[in-house]
Amino acid sequence: MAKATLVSLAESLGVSRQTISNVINAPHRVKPETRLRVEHAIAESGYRPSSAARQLRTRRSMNLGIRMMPVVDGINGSILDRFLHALTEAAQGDGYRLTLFSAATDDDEVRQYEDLLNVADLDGFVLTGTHHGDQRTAWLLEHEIPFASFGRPWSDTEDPFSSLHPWVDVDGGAGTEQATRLLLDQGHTAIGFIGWPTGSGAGDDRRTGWRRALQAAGVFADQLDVEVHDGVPAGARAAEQLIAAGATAVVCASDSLALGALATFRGHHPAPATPDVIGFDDTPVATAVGLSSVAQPIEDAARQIIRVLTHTLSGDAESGRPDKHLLLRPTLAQRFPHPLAGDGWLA
Amino acid sequence: MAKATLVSLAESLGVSRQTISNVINAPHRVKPETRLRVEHAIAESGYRPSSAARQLRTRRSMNLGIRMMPVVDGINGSILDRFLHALTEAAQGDGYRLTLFSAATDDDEVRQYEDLLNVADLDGFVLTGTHHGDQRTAWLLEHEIPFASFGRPWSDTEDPFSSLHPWVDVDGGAGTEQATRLLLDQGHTAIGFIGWPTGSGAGDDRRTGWRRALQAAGVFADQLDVEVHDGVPAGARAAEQLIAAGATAVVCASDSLALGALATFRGHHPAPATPDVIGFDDTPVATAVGLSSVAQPIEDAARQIIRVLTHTLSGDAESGRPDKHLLLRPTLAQRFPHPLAGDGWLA
DNA sequence: AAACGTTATTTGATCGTTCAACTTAGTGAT
DNA sequence: ATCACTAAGTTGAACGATCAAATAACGTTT
Repeated sequence: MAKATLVSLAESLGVSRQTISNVINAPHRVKPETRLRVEHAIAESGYRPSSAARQLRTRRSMNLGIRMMPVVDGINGSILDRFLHALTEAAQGDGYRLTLFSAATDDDEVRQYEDLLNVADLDGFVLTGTHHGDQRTAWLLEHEIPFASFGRPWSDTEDPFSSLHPWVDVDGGAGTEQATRLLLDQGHTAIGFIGWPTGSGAGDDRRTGWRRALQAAGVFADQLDVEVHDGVPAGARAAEQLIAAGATAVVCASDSLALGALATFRGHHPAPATPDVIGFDDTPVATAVGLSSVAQPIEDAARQIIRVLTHTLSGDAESGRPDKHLLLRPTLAQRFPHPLAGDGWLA
Repeated sequence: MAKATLVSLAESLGVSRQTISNVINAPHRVKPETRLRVEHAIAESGYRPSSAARQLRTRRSMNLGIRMMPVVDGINGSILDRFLHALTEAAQGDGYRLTLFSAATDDDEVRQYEDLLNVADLDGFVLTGTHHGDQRTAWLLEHEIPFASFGRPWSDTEDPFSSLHPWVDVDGGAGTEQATRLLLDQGHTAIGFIGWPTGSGAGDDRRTGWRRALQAAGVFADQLDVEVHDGVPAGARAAEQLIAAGATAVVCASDSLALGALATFRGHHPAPATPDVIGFDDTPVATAVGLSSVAQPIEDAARQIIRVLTHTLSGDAESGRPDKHLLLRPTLAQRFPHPLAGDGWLA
């Protein structure tokens, strides 16, 4: 049998196409009696509205775009996997789908927006990795394209909580602060920080948390702060410097850096009973080598992002409106630094 | 200004809408002169055909579906990231986009197919992780839905190269065979294998490679074969067994298993000068701990999958037709097992 | 100059929905 | 009996493209 359409269904039921459309989109407009009859026929025939036709008429595709960042380290890949997965499930729950695209640079990403909006009729976008002076958010705001970002808008002057666009983020500073406090509690006083060059928003935030904890403890260690680009070798070299400067422990802005630092530390002295290197993101690598790390509630973040974005798209005004700006707290995954010797990571 | 459409453009140029449509879809039908004129106007106005309208008429969405598998270990997440990225880029190059969906089980996946075909008008699917008696491929074939799989069809009776559907796979057996040969060359004779329970296709294939290498060397070691479910702890326990049985080296079906095995090996004797544990997939974890591992050419696989799938979809008959079945060779990433001590993994 | 064959371009119909305006019937107030 | 109002359902038009068939333009041949 041919595929069912509104018209074919309407004919076989003796009602008009619009009535059926109403059963689907505005059930309250239809008399309960006929509604049941139609609903039954729909189930019977396996009818599904054509998204193309609907899209053409309503100008909504129920598709959200998300960019695949270029693969760099690979170490963070698993985080992305978890994020994408949670995003997909959440979107699916709200009747949306996720469309992937890849872009090498932010400029390229903006160029893709234009294309995708026309060619694929995307309804909105999920952004990741916001940073200082992000052109992407500016462009999207200017063109009034709905979007939500994982990452708050970074600005020296404006309060992220008064930002025009919705965002969800993890309080990285709170994470590194907690990590630093743990090291302090265990008797360390010369605690270094290995982070990225200033200007990256998320990176600066993590550095701030470390500094905050030290200041609260009355220990100042500004000379134990190293800025390097991400990567395992860079982390190892930075740790070398810090040890030379007297550091006995370090907090890092990423697991890649921490992994390098861990190698250097083990080269200098055997594994202590408590952590002396702490990473960020709690990647499987951290689990594998028994590296303590700040863990982001990434699945939760994904759900919230979809929540606020679909809310914006459905235009539900104020009813049950989710927070437009949301800062989630990370947790600290504490492990014991006996890579491949102890049992910590076997759990 | 209002968004350009075929009609608005046609009016401003004094030609008919169909001529413009032809410039886009069948340029050879248009006189070069008018074609240039139209092309110029298109560029000028930033016109992009509405995908919804086109989709409604042509019944093609230029969208391909791919399932997000449930996240298990996390260790393999980075592989998925690389795979998705390459897939997205390749698809983009051919004018297609990727739509994500998530499904917990194969049954669920099939259910989603039905929905997605109607609701999202997907043109085809990319499958991953094919296995014995895969219901998904059967369903798709039966309903004549275009798809290509990463993973050959596993069957005891039929030759995968005569399969009805296109697939691209990596010759895992060749990988473990090479890995085993490396260990043999270094003087090991009691080489164990830690793999998954028989029946998983890919897993059996990897086991076969190990056995092949041993047999070729005249060394039989059937008692050094352990079957466990994937995971780090399971790998550690399995290695314990194998060492008790006299094994001095192991080849594993995954990096998770290998990581566990590596821990056990280091517990028994210090790191040797050459690899004694070899994993599979060359995940970042392997890089991090200096674990040798069989590396799949995943980006290449992704490109080939898209290639064969888009070819099927465009119906280009025989012209430049890519191989319908493709078995790629993995490579062996050899590293030195001094986790966090040597410099091997800093490279 | 008429007939023909190509090539270039146009026109009408169609894909399957939803929107907006309209009809019809029923209810209750004036 | 008239009017106003709501509820239930109908109809024509529109969204923006492509397909199929018809027409116009143009150089060649007879």
